Formats: sequence, structure tokens, C-alpha cells
Amino acid sequence: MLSKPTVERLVVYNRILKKLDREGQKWITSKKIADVLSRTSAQVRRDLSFLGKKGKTGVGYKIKDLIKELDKVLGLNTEWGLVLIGAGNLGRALFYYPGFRREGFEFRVVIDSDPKKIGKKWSGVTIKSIEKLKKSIDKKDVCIALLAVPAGAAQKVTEDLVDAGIKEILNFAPVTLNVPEDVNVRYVDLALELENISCNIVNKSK
Amino acid sequence: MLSKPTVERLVVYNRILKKLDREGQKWITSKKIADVLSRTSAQVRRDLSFLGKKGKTGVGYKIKDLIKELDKVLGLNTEWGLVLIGAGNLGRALFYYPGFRREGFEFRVVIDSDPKKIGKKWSGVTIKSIEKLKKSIDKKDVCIALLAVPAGAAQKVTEDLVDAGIKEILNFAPVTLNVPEDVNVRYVDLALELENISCNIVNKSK
DNA sequence: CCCTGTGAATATTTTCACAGCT
DNA sequence: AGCTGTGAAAATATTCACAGGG
Repeated sequence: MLSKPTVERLVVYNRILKKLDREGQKWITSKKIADVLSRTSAQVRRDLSFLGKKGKTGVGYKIKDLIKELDKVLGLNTEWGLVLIGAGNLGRALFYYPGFRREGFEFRVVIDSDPKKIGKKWSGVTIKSIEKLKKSIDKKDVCIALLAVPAGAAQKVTEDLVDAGIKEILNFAPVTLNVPEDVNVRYVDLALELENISCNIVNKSK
Repeated sequence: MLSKPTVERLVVYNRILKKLDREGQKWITSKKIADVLSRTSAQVRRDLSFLGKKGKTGVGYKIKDLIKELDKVLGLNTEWGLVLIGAGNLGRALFYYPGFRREGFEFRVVIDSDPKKIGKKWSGVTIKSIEKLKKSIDKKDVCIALLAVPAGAAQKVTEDLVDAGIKEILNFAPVTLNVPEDVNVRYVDLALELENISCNIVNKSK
């Protein structure tokens, strides 16, 4: 239950609903949500039906209730501690990305291998060496790692993360990581995103 | 033919094959590719079968041939011009991300709205104002836009991009974009990636 | 009458399993 | 013997379509 494609859509619905809520709207129909995303209303209803009965027949869904329910299912009513591995250009962009904090994700530990960076502070978080990983994440209650290191370093660092007890990794390095079964990796691969697009262009005519 | 999930996997196969090629390997089997990705060999064969008959029964695939074929299908045997919209932290990380150039993607135009940034140069590319968009991309033969602006600015900029003739957008802004039918948007939504992970953690026990 | 919730139908994707080539 | 390519089966995911509530 709650398949991957469904979760992928629920997070988007949640985002849309929060925007409507900020704009002062109270109620929404499955059709309206569907239209924003160019999907079918049946799919939206099916997806939302996993939250338990929440809609009002003939009227639609109460936005505030839906958000509350979605936040619960998506785990957004807690604070999540993050560790960032790699304080380069991409790492910095992630660290200062405003969208994380807003949804309860907080960088508590930053790791880099460059001695010139170690000891520097980013908004009060001191950049540490990988040796300090386990101690830091235990102390700061961190359970999700963001990996923004060069491809060549990624597998080694991943093993350090696994040793330190991390079970969830968001990987930006352009390599497939080898991890134990109980560790979950999500891939954000920027070059591959562009390749999907170029494939699109090339095969558009067909 | 060539469904979205298939393309999503083909780009990954291509990456793996290029690594093996650099390491000097000549031949590969579907099973070996599958193992790296924790998938089934049948799926790899099915995916690769869309390239036309390329495997050798009893032996496997010649890595160089596969790469050549994949590059062709994925549109990687050409140079692609990119325009970056938004020269903030994320924009800079994207601009200097080494993985793009390597696969033939080149930033040729950079746009920002901040007068303090306009006129500055990044590796020889001058940051311009949005008014210069159409002229710049026409001159520089750009067909893919990377959108790295704040949520509030994204829809407006998108319309400028569409007016300028862009048909492919890789959007990093955390909003759903409204575009004409013939314009394709791919979403990279960093906060939503983390929400998928937190949902994972919360529902892991179930 | 409008919109939800959901069985049933359809479409898509993945896996099985094996014939056939080397 | 080992591995590909692919029909056929199975599993997933999406859409249809309508009963039923307000």
C-alpha cells in the first residue's frame, strides 16, 4: 500500500494545497487538483483515498484537513536532522536552499575532506572532517544524509555513512551506490535529467 | 515505444557502460548490468532490445557498441546549448557542475534579474537581463532551459522562455509550471525528494 | 445536481520461461 | 553451456463509470 508513484504524487498535491491554503482557499475538488497537474480526477481521488475518507460528497475536500493528513503520512509533522557530505558548490546550494527548513528538514552536520574548509562555519554549523561523522550525527540526531561529493569519492563515503548508522541517503553523485538492503538511496542525477530531455528532443518526431 | 521508465533506465545503463569502458572492459551481460542496479536481467534485455539486435547470444553485449547505440538514442552525439535562468547559489552549482559539459551540454547564456549580477562573467559567459533572453538564445543556438529561480518568479520567467521559443525546461523551482502542450517540463524538486524519504521512514514499519 | 469513493475494465510495465544462436 | 530476444503470463498502475451521499 502507498506505492512509489502514489507517494510521488502526494508530495506534489501537498505542495499545491499549501499554496491554496496560503491564498485563503478553503475547499478543493479532485478535478481542480488534477487540472493543475494535467492528470485525471480519478487518479487524484484514488491517491487521496489512501488517507482514509476525507472528502465530502458533492463538495470536495477541506484543504486544511487534507494538508494535516498528508503531512502525517509524509512524515512532515516532525523535524528531520540532515547531514551534508560535501561542501562544494552543490553542497553550498543545498545547504542554503530555503525549501528544506520550511518543511522541517534541518542541516545539523556538514562534512568535507578539504582541510581548507574544515573549521569554517555555515550559518552556525561547523564543517567537520569525515572522522567526526559518527559522533556528530549521534549527538545531533541526524538520520538522513545528502551526498554531494565527486563521483570518485561517493562509494567510500557511503560506506562511512552506513557504518555510522545512516539508513536514508539522497545521492547527488553521478554513480550507483552499493549499500546493504536496509539502506535506502534516492538518486538525484543532474546530468541524467538532461539526458532524458535530449532523448525527448531526438525522439520527438517519432 | 521507448517508454518513460525505459528511458530513465537507459541513461543509467549508459553511465555504467561508460565507466566499464574506461576501466578497459570489452563485454558485458545483461545479468551483470542488472546486478549493479538490483534489477532483473530480463528487464535489462527488454530495455536494450529497443536499440535493435545488439547482443551476441551466449556472450553478451559489446560495451563500445552499446554505448554508441545508446548515445544515439539518447541524443548524446550532439552538443546541446543551455540557458540558465537564475544565478543564485543553485544556479552557480548547476553552471559549474562538471557532469554537464562532459555529456555535451553547454551553458551558453546566463540570465538573472539582479542588477548587481548582470554584467558579471562566469567562465566567459556574461550574465544578462531577461530582456536579452530571446536574442541571446537565438544567437547561441540554445534549446534547453534550466530554471533556478525562486518559486515566486518561476511562472513569469517560464512565459518569457516560452515566448522566446524554448520547448524544453528543466525546472528546479518548487512550483508546477503552466505551459503550452508542445513545451516539455521536467521537475527536479529538492524538497520533494526529501519528503519522499521522510515518507519512507515513517511508513517503513508498515 | 455535483462530487466522492471504489469495483471493474483497461493499459502499462515487469517478470517468467524457453527457443535458438554461438 | 551460456546468454540473448521475446512471446506469454503476471503484476502494477491508471482510467472508466456509476452508486450513493449531501
